Amino acid sequence: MTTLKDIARQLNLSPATVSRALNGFPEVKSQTRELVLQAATRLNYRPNLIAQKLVSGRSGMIGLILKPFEADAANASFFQVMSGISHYLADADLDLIFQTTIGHDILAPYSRMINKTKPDGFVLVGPEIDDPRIAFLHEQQIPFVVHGQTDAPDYAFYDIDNKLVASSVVNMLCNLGHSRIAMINGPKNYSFACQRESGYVQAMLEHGLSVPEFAHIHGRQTSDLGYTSALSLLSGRRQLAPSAIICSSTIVADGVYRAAKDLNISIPQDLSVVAHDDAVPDMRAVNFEPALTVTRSPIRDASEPLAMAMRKLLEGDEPARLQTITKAELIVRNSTGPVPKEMNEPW
Amino acid sequence: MTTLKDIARQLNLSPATVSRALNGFPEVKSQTRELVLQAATRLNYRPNLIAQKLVSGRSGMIGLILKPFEADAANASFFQVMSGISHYLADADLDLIFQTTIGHDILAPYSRMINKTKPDGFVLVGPEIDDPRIAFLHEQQIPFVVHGQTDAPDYAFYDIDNKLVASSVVNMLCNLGHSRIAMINGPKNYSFACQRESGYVQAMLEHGLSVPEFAHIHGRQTSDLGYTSALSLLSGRRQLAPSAIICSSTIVADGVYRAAKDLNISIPQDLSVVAHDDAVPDMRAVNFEPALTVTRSPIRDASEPLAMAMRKLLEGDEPARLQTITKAELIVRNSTGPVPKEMNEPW
DNA sequence: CAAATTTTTCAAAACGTTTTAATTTTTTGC
DNA sequence: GCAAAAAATTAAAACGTTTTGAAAAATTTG
Repeated sequence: MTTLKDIARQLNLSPATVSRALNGFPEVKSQTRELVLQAATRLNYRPNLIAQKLVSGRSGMIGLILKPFEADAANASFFQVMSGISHYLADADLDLIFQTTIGHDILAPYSRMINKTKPDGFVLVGPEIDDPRIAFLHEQQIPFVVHGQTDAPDYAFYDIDNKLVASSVVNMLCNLGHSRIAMINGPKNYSFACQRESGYVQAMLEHGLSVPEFAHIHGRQTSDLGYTSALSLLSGRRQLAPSAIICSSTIVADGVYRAAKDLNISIPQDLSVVAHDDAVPDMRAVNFEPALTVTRSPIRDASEPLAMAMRKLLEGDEPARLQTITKAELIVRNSTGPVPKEMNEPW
Repeated sequence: MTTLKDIARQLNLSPATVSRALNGFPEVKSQTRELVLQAATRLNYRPNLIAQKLVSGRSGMIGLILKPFEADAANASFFQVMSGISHYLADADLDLIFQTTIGHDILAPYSRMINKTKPDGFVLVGPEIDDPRIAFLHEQQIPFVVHGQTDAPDYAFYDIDNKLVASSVVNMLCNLGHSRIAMINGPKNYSFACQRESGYVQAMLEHGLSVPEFAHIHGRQTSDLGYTSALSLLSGRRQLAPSAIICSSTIVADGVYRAAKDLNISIPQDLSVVAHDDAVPDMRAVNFEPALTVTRSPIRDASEPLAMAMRKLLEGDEPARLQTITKAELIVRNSTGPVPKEMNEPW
């Protein structure tokens, strides 16, 4: 391994000058810089990041900690976010280091990592309502960016407008005449689910529609959740069955489709189905039969803003100025249609 | 942050002594050690890993690089392996750093990481036949452990006996009278799929049975692969249809079950189904209807051996002595039964 | 009790950078 | 051609550890 000193020795320069030449400082003579740059490539010089970290006092690592069940969930979206973030961080010589929580204490792995690895920042995914991690990291004064947001966030985050996701779908369905609109939402404690709930309930209200308790289901986003929820929603009395179901994800919609098939309910004639689509390659909404109407916001879009926010945070930018909210796109396909005549009675 | 020097100053000792006291060197007087240890806890001393890394010349990082499509695949198993490894590495102050390959060049991200982050080692997952990464890392003299194995491995690895996985299932099915046994295998280029192929073909041969080309299908392990493969296997002429299907994973079996349902074929009366079960929580074989017969080897079992192998490797152990092969357990449930009378003709 | 050991501690160098303050070299203006 | 100013370079210190070789202190030996 050639070091900076090696270059200095070769060129009869001091390490200081070489360092400055390599780092583009203006006060080095352009000839010298040229010489240094040549020597560096010739000797295949690679700066020792560890040494740089020691003097800069920064570890150059960004922590990402998942709960085991989030990891367990064959949740391709986390992977997308992770790999994207890791990529954009790498451009700034930052490494993403990954762990899962063990045991019941949510904060323990954060403390542990802070004490040992001493990361320069954290990426938080799947924020919950009153998420203790946010308070903790604030208290510890460690920079962090969040994929998602809680109420009145004073931190850096990227999120989609989940309230709008839900309300725009409700509006669209109401315009088609639907009034009995059910929702299969994410787990209740997650803030994204809460946001969608509020968008859903509020939009329904604005259309003069109520939401009976049974019509709003919460749970981990799996195909099975969609299947069992749809069965229970659809197999009861016809007057109580929804004419439209909003799903938290395409995988949930998959379950709903299966249930509909089993119950001999045809989409969209008897039932309209909409889902939010994170655009994870594995379950493509266009390949549904019939093609699935969705609100679409590719989860991979989160990576760059999140990584960039982290980089800016480390450069001293204000967290509150590093917030991104994007709108999902409503894509109407063939899984939604006018309400069946016999089902236009509100609950 | 209290440093080692702070402790030394407080106790009127030299940093050298403090360092040795903390690291358990025998030559420090037990009283002094006691004093140092007390001071360390009192001052809440945490060694600066970066400084340690600088002097030790090791980065303390272990790289794990996935191909994007592996990451895309809602492949919970990678997560399991990753989080387990990361956990066991953390005990040795090693951090797992994660990236995905971008672009077509498989080796580029490895070079890149080697040049920048300078990891002390790599974890390789999903080895392919003649995997170029293995040759490359050998050449670069960077320690690595592999989850899986290729032919005649001279490196550290953890693997299950994939050949036995396949052959034991074939034997079991043959004992039930089956002779037309099809296999839906993993992608052809993966070495695990190759091993299972050889176990399958060989065991069939030993029972005097041949394997027509159409009966052995390769592809990415998704539910859809199972569905479409089963459709094509089962919907043709009755004399060509298999009486048993071996699936590479439970998710594939899920697709097979769906196809059977659609074709009105009942399991296990008309068709026996077996799968390999990585024991990822999301698709539990016991919850299949009927409960799925499997060869079972929890993929999480790989984490500890792999992490430990890496740690030993870094301590200088011989790679060839750090190889683990475990046998999968054959668990017979309700998806397998005797061959239907009219289907006992071999192909 | 001095000499010879053994045990314990220390000063200094090392790891590979960056940065500060000082110094040398070059340029500018007259 | 000389002083002043500007530009370029340097030596040394710093980051927080570990390690080496030497020195000091304590213990044992005769």
